[in-house]
Parts: sequence; C-alpha cells; structure tokens
Amino acid sequence: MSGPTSAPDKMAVVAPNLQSTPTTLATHAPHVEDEDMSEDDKPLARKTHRLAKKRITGDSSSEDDKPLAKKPRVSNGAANKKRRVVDSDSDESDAGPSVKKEPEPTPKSNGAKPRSSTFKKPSPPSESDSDLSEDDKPLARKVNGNGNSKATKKATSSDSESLSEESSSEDEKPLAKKKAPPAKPRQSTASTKSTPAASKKKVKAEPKSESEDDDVPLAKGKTKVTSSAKDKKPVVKREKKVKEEEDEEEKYKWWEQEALGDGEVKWTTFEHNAVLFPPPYVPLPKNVKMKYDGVALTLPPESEEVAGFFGAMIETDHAADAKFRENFFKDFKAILEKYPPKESVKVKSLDKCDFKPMFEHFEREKEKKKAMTRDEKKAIKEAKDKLEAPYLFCTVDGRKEKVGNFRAEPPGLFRGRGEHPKKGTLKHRLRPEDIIINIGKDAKEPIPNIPGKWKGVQHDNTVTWLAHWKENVNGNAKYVFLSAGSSWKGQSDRAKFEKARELIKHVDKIRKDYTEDLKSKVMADRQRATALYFIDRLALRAGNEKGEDEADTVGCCSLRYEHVTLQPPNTVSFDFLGKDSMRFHQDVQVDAQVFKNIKLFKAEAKKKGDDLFDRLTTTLLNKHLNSMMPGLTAKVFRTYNASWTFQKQLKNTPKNGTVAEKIAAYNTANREVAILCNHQKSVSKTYESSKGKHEDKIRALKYQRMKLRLQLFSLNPKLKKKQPELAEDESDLDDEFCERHEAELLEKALDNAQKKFEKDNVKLEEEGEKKKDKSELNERLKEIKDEFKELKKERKSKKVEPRRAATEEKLLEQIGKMDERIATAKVQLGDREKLKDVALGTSKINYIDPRITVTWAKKYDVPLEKLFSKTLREKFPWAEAEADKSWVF
DNA sequence: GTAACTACTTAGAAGCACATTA
DNA sequence: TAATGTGCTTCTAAGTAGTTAC
Repeated sequence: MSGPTSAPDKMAVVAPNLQSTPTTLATHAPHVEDEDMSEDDKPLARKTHRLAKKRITGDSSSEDDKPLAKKPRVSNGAANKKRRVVDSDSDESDAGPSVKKEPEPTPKSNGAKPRSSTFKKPSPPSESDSDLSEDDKPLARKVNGNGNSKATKKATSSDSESLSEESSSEDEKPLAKKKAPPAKPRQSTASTKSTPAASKKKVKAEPKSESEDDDVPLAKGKTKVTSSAKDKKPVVKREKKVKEEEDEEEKYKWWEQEALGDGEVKWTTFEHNAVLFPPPYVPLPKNVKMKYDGVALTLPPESEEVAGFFGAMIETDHAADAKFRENFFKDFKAILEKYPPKESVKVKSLDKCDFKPMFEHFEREKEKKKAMTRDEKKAIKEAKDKLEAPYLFCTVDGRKEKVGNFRAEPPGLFRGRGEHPKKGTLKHRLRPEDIIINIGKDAKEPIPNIPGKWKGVQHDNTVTWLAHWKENVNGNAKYVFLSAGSSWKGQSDRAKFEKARELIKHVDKIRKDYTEDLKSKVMADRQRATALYFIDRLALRAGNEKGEDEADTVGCCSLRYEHVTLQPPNTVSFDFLGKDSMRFHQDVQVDAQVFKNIKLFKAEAKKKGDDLFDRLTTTLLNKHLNSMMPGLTAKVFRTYNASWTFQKQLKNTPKNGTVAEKIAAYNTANREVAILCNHQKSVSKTYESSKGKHEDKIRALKYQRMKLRLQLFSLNPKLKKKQPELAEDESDLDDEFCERHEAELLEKALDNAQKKFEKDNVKLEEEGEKKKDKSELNERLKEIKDEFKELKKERKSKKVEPRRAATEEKLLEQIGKMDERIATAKVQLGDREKLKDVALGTSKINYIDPRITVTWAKKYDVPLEKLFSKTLREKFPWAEAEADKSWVF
C-alpha cells in the first residue's frame, strides 16, 4: 500500500487542462441564486422533494416534474459504511464552497487504491508542451496550462460572455483536423454498408480448399519434395522462409478488403470445439487435512475442495478481508452441511479453522513442480498443449481464427474488487449443462470433454461468441470470444479508432455547444453540459447506474453529492472510486460557469447520497452525443483524448537521440496518457526494498567518486578551490554507509579470493600438478584485510594517496564518467518511482491508436518490437500495414 | 420510462517465463 | 546455478452501451 503520491508530476497532462486564472475568477465567485436563473434554474434539490412527491402521485405533467431517470441511491449496507469513512474527511457542512481541506488517502481497507493526485495551484504547462505551438494544442490541454488560455480568460472575464466563441476558434482545432488526413486505405467503417458475408466471401473466395487444415505442418509436407542429403541446411532455411511467406499469405488481411458495415450478419459458417472444462477435483493426500479447533478433519472431496480454495489464499490480502471471509464461510458452512467431515465436528467459526496444512501442501507441490527436470516439465507442457490444441482455433467462413478464453472458468472464490459485497463467494464448477454454445448450423456439434450435454446449441450469426453461461455469484453473463488478434476484434478495434478520429471533425462544435449549454435555462441541459465538460476534460467514464449488490463505484453521470467538493474561487475536488474501485482524487480548476453549476447542483436540500446530476443518465447523454455525431458516445472521448494526447506528447522525442532515449520519450508519452485515464497498478510489495538497493548502488558509485576526488586533491590541492564543485561532499554518503559499504566490499573480496584459491587448486589437480598450500590463501586474505584497513584510515583522515599511475587528467576523466553513471542511475531511479503505481499497458492496448506508434517507430527508426510485444503485434497487424511515416491520428 | 438482458470492451491482479544478478 | 527481478500473458472482474420486455 502506498500513500498519496505527489501530485504535480503525476498530473502533467490532466491538471493543466483545467486550471483557470484564479485571480480573475475571484471577483466572480458564483452565487447559488444568481439573477439570471429561471425557475428551471433553481437549485434542483429544492425541486427533488417536489419531484419525489409527484412521482409518488404519478403527476408528471411539466417538463421538470417528469420522473427522474435515476433513483436516488439509498444509503445503506456495507458499501455505505465505507463511504462514511471516506466522507468523514471530505464532508461539507453546507453546499457552499468550503475552505480547502486536504482529503486523506482512503485506506486500502476501504477498497480504495492509494494513489491520489491533488492540485492546489496552477502548475506550469508540462515540459513536454514546450515546443508545441499554441495552435497545435487540443482544447483539453489549452484551457488552462499556465492559466492563460483564451477560453479560460474569456470565461472568467464575464459570466455573461459565451465561452463558445473561443472554443470554436480556429486555433483550437486539433492539428489533425486542419490537416484533415483521410483514413488511408478506405473509408471509415461506420459509413460503409455491405453484406459482411458477401464481402468476406470476396476476400476468401476459395478458402483453403486444398490445405484447408492449417494443422498439417507446411514445412513437413515440403520437406518430402525438396530435401536432399546434400543441401539439407539451405533447404531447411528456404523451407522456413517459404513457410513464413505462406503463413503470411494465409493471414487474412481484412483491412485490405471492403469495410464491413454494422450489418447484423457476422458469419456464414462457424466451427469450433466450444470450451475446455478443467479436470475434476483430485482429493488431497490423506495426511493433508484442515483442522478445526485443533482437530484434523476428514472432509469429503466436495467440501475439501472448497476448503482448499481458501487454504491456498491464506497468505493473501483476500483471506484477511472481513467481507471475503464472511462470504466464504457462509458458503463453506453450507457445503459442510451437505458434505460434513467424517469426525462429525460442527464447524461454527472461521477463526477456529486452520487451513495451514493445506496451504503447506500446496506450497510443497509448487516446489516439486519447480524442481522438476527440464524433460519432466517439457512432457507436462506437451500433454497440456495436446489437450488444448483442439480448442485453440476455430473456423469462421473457412478461415482459421484464434479463440480467446476457451477454458471454462474453474471453480474458486469470487475475487471481487474493492468493497464488492459478494467477494469470497463460492464460484461453482461449470458443467456442460450450464453452457450455451453458438455454432454454424452445419457444423459438427462439439462433444464436451467431461460428461454432460450442453445447455443449448444455437446458430445465431449476428453475434461473435462461441459459448456463453451465467455465473452463479452475480448472475452475470460470461462469454467465450475470439482472441484479440482475430479479424473480428481487429475490425471493431479499427472502427473504434476511426470513430475517435471522426470526433476530431466534430469536437469544436460539440465543445462550443456544451459551453453554451453550461448556462442553459433547462436544468437537464445544464447538467448534461457540465457532465460532458468533465468527460471531455478529465477523461471520466460515462458512469452507468449500478446495483446495490455491486461495489459502490461511480463514473461521471453517477457522481454523487459527496464525490465533489468546491473550493473557491474555481476549484472542484473530486474524490470517488471509479472502475475497479480505483480512486480518482484530483483538485481541478474549472471554468467559472462550471464551478457555479456544481454549486447549483449541490445546493440546499441535496445531501450525501444524492446524485449530483439528478436529471442525467448515460442514455440521455449518449442520445445527445449521437445527435451531434452518429455513433458518438461518452466513451469515444476517452479514446480520442488518449490518442490525441499521445500523439502530441510524442513530439518531444529527441530527433538525434539514441534508441533508448527515444523509447524513454515514448514511454513518457505513454505515461501521460495512463495518468490522464487514471490507469493504476498496485505498488509491488518488493518495491521499497528494491528501491533501497538501487539507492545503495548509487551511493556506491558516489563512494567511488569520492575516492577519485580525494586522490585528485592529494595530487593537486589547489583544485579544491579552483573547482569547488569537486569538493562538495557526495550527498547522502555518510560515514555509516561508507563503513557498511567497505565491510561488504571486504567480505566480497575475501570470498572471491577463497573461491579463486579453490578453483586454482582444482585446475592444478586436473593438470596433475601440485596444489597450492593453504598458507598461500591465508597470506592473500591477510593482504586484503590490510588493504581494507587502509580504507578505514582514508575514511577517517579524508585523504587518499593517489593510486599508481594516477594523473590529474586521468582522475578528472574518471570523475566525469562517474558523474555520468550517477546521473543515469538517478534518472532510472526517478523513472521507477514515477511508474511504480501507473499502469502503462491498459492505454497502450485499448486507448492509443496503434498507428500512432507505428508511424512514430518508422519516423524515428525505432524497431516496433521494442514498443509492441508479440501479442500486441498480433493484435494490431492492420496498423502496421496502414501507417506510414506521414500518418496522423 | 425503466429494468433487465445482451454483447461487447476495458481493467488490474495473478501467474508465468525469461533475463539479470549474485 | 540459484535467486531475484521484470515484462508479458492469462484470467476474469467490471465497465459501456444497445436492445428488449413490461
């Protein structure tokens, strides 16, 4: 668990976007009841009472009195208990702006991730922006930065002035828009309409008629024809090349074909083997038993399996979690009722259960597995591969496609995130009777690998799933789909990015409109505009309604009263748990009108637990967005802003830098996007110790530097004055460290001498020569010890005699090199610190248009494999094919 | 109009394999 | 060679958003 991190560097992208000019805003502190407010404009909370009453009476005649789409969340249950803890430090006694309080980090026990980013002052624009022309900046970045954005200035200068004039100005248009780059190979998917099956058939008219089965190794077949004893090696190479070429040909380049429309039909023929069920439970050895109150229990396999699920987790955080334990124990007791222990012991308390014997058994098994020989491991792997082979691929319209999650989820304990009320609940073992499969009409119905019959077999060619079931914990649907690298996923991925690019053409108008609507007399419109402002500027998720039996997390539309607090003149503090219970904690400077609106939405009768946007739902918001641009939804803004930010940040790449430097710039850009999207990861448990080691390494370098420096001063004492920077003590290099370091060095030197002695003797023995006497070793060890005594003296006197052949010139050169090494190590340490809780992968996989990466790699001559892993390259072949050096998002 | 259902994308954790270090 | 660290892959939870039923 980590504490809140220092905000400024984390927020390089997000925060500058929203900072306005506080000085100008101060004179325009909004009032809850301003004169330009119509009846509709009045604080909603005052109306909600009326509305609630009307809803009960069924009167919904006026616009305002229509039933609210969302039910106010009833505050109860465990989720609210947690909320109360959070609230305790962010509570507001009234709806008005409060004196800024530094929100405390939510403890992990509350389900919140630790990272928080707090902004108090406008920070300068991120370094990375320095070489961007103002014209080049997307609105999201320009609104504030140093607080001088035109839009902000205007907004703050007068409430009555519309912000829209500014936001629609030409210089706020994204660069790409001005350049208007066409989607290179073909028109956008959204606008194309064709019969998918037909177009696919065009693509693969005669799909693999001869070598239909990719399972037949191509090389093998060829070998028979071409190989001869004489030229075996070249042939093997040639065959490999041929195979690669053929594989290349085999690949379905869907991006070269006509785009598929949003048509219903996804396939004509569809063959697969559905899911692979895990092996049945194997009971533990007879001597491995859980204990209850000190008594070993002999459990039937059914209950032993469940005990084992918990037993395997006893050293994880889950097992210490009260809710997790409660839910597990409830289910465990139920299964014990049905399958009681032989000893007829009544299990009444989880605290009296001792799963350690089970845990230790699992650990031993892991060790055994680890200790297996290479061949044993290989044999196991081969058996596994053989078992899984039939499930790896399916055939779609004659084409071989990779299946994604073909393994039926094994039974276990539900690992809900955050404060999920069901965490710890037993996930049942799936049987064929639970699973519906979707397959071509003429395809052979797969036989499950365990006894049983499918729950159903359907032939719906408008969907892409192979199998589907309902899990028992939350009643959610689970699906088996094709892999991320499949043509279906690739097509929808590309369509997603094309839609985000399409937004570039509309975003000015949308921003202009919502800026105007921020002042709308119609409250629903004003709320919608404010929500959209946050979605656009803060990359918030839409925020669908959630049920009571889920973790209490929110997105933009579902924000509640307690999730935002106001700090005059224009700061809005967000503190809520988003998807996966990740904490979103930011102080954001907003336009005056937005500040005013939030104050209005929180006014009077509204209280904790009430929706901030009580007249807005994701459906309403998306309907509105769809009217602005076909197919536009809230989530497109995240994709657009992420890709846009990334492309912009990449402009900071050093043109003449090394590949490593360029990659560092790439990763920095990636990090900015990850921060924008609030993608977090938990800090590794070993982080602190690994950081300590790293710091010691740096200190060790400084130690070496010190020795060089002292030698130099012995040679030329004048340098102490001439080059005072050399005389400065290496920071954090205290006596305690030096002593410890020298002791470590001594130990190492002695150890090495010992090893060398032994090694030499082995060699001498092998060569039939006389071994060295032990006295020789002892002498050497004594020498080493004496040398180190010298070090101690040097440390005390702070004087080091120049080593043999040391010259002033050489020493200065060595010090210079040492300085470089220290600087590099420090940068590395800083990078690790910055990335310790930021997850880069999610944005790379889902939000950043891969063509930006491909273009960048080509432009800066960086091998793509250094940026995309194997799986990512498999996921984005279309990007590699489409993007050239000049491609722009 | 709303809740429930459906199909899909997005997400961090956990597990695993490979690289580096001692 | 074993221990440790790191990055990649897999797993599955948790979102979004459209459709359907009432």
